[in-house]
Amino acid sequence: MEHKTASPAESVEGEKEIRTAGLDARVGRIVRQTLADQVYADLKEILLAGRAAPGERFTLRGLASAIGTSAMPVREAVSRLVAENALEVLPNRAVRVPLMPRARFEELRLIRCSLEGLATVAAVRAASAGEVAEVEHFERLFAAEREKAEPDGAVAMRHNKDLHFALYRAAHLPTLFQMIEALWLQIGPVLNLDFRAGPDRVRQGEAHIRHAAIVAALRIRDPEAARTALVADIWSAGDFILSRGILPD
Amino acid sequence: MEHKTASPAESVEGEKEIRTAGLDARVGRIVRQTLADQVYADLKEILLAGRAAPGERFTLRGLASAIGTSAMPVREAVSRLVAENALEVLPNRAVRVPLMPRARFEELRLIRCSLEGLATVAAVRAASAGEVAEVEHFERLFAAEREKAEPDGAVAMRHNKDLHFALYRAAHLPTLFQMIEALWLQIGPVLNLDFRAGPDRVRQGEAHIRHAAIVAALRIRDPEAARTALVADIWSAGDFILSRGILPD
DNA sequence: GTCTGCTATGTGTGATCACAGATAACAGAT
DNA sequence: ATCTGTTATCTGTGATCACACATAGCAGAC
Repeated sequence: MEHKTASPAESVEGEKEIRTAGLDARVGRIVRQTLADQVYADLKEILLAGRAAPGERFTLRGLASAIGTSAMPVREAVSRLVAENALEVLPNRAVRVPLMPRARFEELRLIRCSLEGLATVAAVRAASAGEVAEVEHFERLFAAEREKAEPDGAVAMRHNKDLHFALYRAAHLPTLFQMIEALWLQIGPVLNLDFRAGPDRVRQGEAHIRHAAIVAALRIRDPEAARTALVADIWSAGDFILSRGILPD
Repeated sequence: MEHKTASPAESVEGEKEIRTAGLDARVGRIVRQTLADQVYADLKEILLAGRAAPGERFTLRGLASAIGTSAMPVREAVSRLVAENALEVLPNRAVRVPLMPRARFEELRLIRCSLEGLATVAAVRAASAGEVAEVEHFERLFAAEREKAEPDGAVAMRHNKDLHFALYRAAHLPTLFQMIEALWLQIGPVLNLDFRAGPDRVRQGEAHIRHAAIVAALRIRDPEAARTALVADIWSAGDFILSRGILPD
């Protein structure tokens, strides 16, 4: 192999925080971003976007050399994701995206309804006008993609994610948001199998109806209507995946 | 310092798995337990038992030498707990138990009601006779401790935890259980401030009433009654802590 | 006394090395 | 051809070293 390009010994590690007496508060807080944080964010993005299939394996060193760092930051990022059930390391010393048996999928769906329902109720109550507009924006994007002659599943999936996350962010409950994100990390790999299923998946789905109902309820500040629509959205998407019979066990 | 006792270089690392042709399946699966796993479990236990106060700081090397390993396993364990919000590493390079502002505490209480309520409903539906008995067992232990002349807060707290966890385990939803455990890791440090508040805390609290109601509902398989009692338990315990006005912000 | 600048120590982070064990490829025997 | 024992390679895990930076302690100037 003899891979030696781009020596990892650069040690960018952290920005210098500049503090000059006099404009103390003027300078924006520079948040420390470790390499492990970056790798963590990258892996999260891959999982959320459904660019990793359940059961897919990889190695620490492989990832490390692909990113251009040593194995160390990858180790830390992976161990965080393992703690969140987004990855798993088998007793055989092998890292992989966890499988998704039906039972686990149904459990996750149940938890999602509970937690995302809670976030939706809170968001309807707490969302600012700007945040409502943001949700509406993504709802339009999703609907527009659906009405295209040849809708792109991956694009629709991204708009779907943005819509949901904009809603949950508007709840202003950071811990709840993080837990929901952890849930999406787990279902991400199978969402892959959903929206990319066929070109008609987006068209024939009822997601756009639920989304419209959510936005409508958000606009008139009706928490329970929003929750009902959201749960229907989650449930029907789950039904579609379950009905395809591709989940093991 | 020159700390050199108990050289960490022993590398116990993993048990040998013995496979003899013929009694293949007879031998129990030996689950791999890395050092990092052990440290992780230890830290979890400390947090769950409320033996760490919010804001308390520590160092990787300090913990490592206390346990007798290198810093490496501690690093991994800590990074997992950081991912779960059970610990945090400040931009100043300092690891500590996160603070608990009122807003975060109230958010956690809300999430707990949702998730633990869900687990309770599932448990009432799915619990075996043995699991019901186990819950009843811990309920009796808690009640007994309360009726003592001088109840021990720490002991009562442990029985309280065992009661709740026995209930949630009976739901047979492993992911949900793990998420609830992650929640308790976060509230553990302040539960410390609760049950250890005064000798009368256990006596004057209404926890035993709620617990009895939960067990009764479990016995007659009434999910909603159980959930209502559980939510009341969580909420009133939270009210007590909030009323003491010791949480910052 | 109060403040400023410097130094020393200790921290988390990243890289590198060492090791046990798992996997796969292959040789030989049946 | 199928199985078995062996070897070679690669994996995650743990230990150790190196480094940038934060903090605390102290000395010096006003």
